[in-house]
Amino acid sequence: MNLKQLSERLNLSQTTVSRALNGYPEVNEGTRKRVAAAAAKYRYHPNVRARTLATGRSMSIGHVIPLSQQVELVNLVFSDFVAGAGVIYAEHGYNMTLTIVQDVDELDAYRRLSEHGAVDGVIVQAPARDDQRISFLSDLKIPFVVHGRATAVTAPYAWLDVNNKSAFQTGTEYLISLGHHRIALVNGQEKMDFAIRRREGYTEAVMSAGLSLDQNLMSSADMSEPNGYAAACRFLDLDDPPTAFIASSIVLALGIKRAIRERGLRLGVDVSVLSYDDDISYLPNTGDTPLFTTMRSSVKAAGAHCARMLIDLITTPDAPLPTELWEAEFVLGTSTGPGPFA
Amino acid sequence: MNLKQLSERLNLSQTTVSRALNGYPEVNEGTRKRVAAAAAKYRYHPNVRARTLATGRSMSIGHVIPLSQQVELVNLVFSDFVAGAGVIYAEHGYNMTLTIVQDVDELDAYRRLSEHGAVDGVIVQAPARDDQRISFLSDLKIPFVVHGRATAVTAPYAWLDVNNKSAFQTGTEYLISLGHHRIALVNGQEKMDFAIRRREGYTEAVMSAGLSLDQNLMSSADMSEPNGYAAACRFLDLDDPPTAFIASSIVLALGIKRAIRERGLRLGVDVSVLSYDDDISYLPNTGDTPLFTTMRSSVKAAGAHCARMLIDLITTPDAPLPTELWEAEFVLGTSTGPGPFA
DNA sequence: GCATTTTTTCAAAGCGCTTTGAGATTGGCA
DNA sequence: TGCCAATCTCAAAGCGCTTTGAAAAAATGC
Repeated sequence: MNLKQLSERLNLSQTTVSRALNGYPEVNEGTRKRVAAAAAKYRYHPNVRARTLATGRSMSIGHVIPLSQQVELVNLVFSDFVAGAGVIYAEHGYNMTLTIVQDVDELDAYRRLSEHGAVDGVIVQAPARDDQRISFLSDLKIPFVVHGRATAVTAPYAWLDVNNKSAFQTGTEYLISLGHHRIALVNGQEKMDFAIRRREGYTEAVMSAGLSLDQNLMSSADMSEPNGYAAACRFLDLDDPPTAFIASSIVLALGIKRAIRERGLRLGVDVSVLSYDDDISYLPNTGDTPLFTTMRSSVKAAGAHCARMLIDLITTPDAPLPTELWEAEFVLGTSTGPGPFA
Repeated sequence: MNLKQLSERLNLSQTTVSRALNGYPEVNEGTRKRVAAAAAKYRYHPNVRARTLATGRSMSIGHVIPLSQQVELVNLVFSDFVAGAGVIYAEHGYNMTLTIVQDVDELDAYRRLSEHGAVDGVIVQAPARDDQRISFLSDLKIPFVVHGRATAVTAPYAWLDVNNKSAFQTGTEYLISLGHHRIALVNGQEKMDFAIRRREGYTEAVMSAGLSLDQNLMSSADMSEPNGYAAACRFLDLDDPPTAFIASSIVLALGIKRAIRERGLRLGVDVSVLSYDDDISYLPNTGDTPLFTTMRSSVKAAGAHCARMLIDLITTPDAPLPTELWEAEFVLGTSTGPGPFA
């Protein structure tokens, strides 16, 4: 059943039926009711393909996922982000178009989506410091929102980011206030913008407390459990091991925990661990007393809000590019305790 | 630049240009080259919305993800499945439309996708024993492929499944052959079809070895680490604890491992653990000697193959509904060893 | 050299919807 | 009653592509 057939059944023009269904004001309330009833009766549903052609909008938002080596993180964070965004899309009648690509083809995938008019906007995740995607998408003139920021990119763009620097500064300061003077940083890949900012926050806290910055106490790698374990082993086996760790993700912290336990040390007593927490549903760190002390910010909430920002951007193209900075929340757990200088 | 403009530039009709670009035989090779060159020069890309309207096909495949409590499993398995499928979609020019819904709205989401003509086919994941989605989609007359099976559904449908029963029968038999007589089953939710079949395989192996089937040695719950841990604790603290476990996922096995370690027992020596392994990239169980002995089958490969089956189904609607049963592969790790009756 | 194929190209009709610009009704007011 | 504005409805023109059916051009056969 299409619009033409429905309008014939009703003895109305397609125009009137279309307007009645889409809530335009210039149609009589009685007519509208009659149309709605008939639409329900005949199970009429406007064809989405025809509609998008006519309106010029695809009512669909693109996410491009590179199939990289570091699938772990992407998958986990991505799932929650998408879960948050997907709900908002649905509320506004948008679909979500997912494209899985080999690393190398990523820009190409964006270009195709844009040139084919397959999507009205895209989301960019996990930007590197000097991320190419941003200028690329700007040139394409397609609305997009970045989850995170790219420090080295000067052109304006819409973004939503957590204040990674202040999160790590606060976290490190907390450890220092507990009496820890040797604090190890187990960071994500430092080509990622968030990792760079986190290191800055850590560095600033250590320096302004008058402590020495030890390059041997910092590591940077993909955020996997084994990498956390390996880094922690390296640090704990030093002659002068750290008494506390600050980690970039719960997954890394789990690896650190394993190394600590393995050495017969007690988490939160002999060694403290503070972690950043994306609040991923697969890795809950909750309950009355969460295991880890964390700086927490929900990636799911971020997904939902990026979705809102993007939809606004699409519907109001001339509005200034929105940016938003969220602060991570401090959550006390049992993984931290007094240090040697308490 | 659209088709009309391009054809005017070339002094050809839209028909000829369209045919040249789409590889139809009735266009001169010289003309085709000229058209291709011009298309490249002017960066012409057919508008996907117009094309789908004209062809009646959306070139897009739908995945519906319910936002349930058991997000963990879904996310993890889903990510890998989708990674496999996405590559195949891309190769065949299909897009992937992801819809995130509340549990309750799942059927509705399928209906909408179908009635709006937004997708040419859908994938159904993680079917329950008597899954409603299957008959629902059959009624909708939309092509679909089920990843898994629904025992209680008698109508024919296209599916790809792993032989869960034989996988668990083989795994259990292996443990028995090692000399284990008390083997605990730590299963997924037994409303899920795969979990029911796994229990059958386990039961059959235990029975035909002449061992007694102990209901106290079987558990069924969401496949999370804490659930694996809890079940293992319960079993290990029995007066007559099991000497071996067979688990439905690596995540459960990790929980079991924790319970074992916590009791000062040695994995693969005092207690054996065999697990089913979806070969998820986030949870690698690889290397020269993998940690766990497993029955393995790649969910990513399954995703890719389901995608192929669905595309075939879409392009050849009259072909008989394909079904495919894969056997899981036995992988020897270090988590299993001789039992008390070796 | 003319009739017959075969090859190449074209005009035009959809696909199913939105939206413009205009016509038909109705109501209010002098 | 007549006139103007407000309300309601409509025909038709896109949106950009594919595809049908036919015509024009080139190749072939006798």
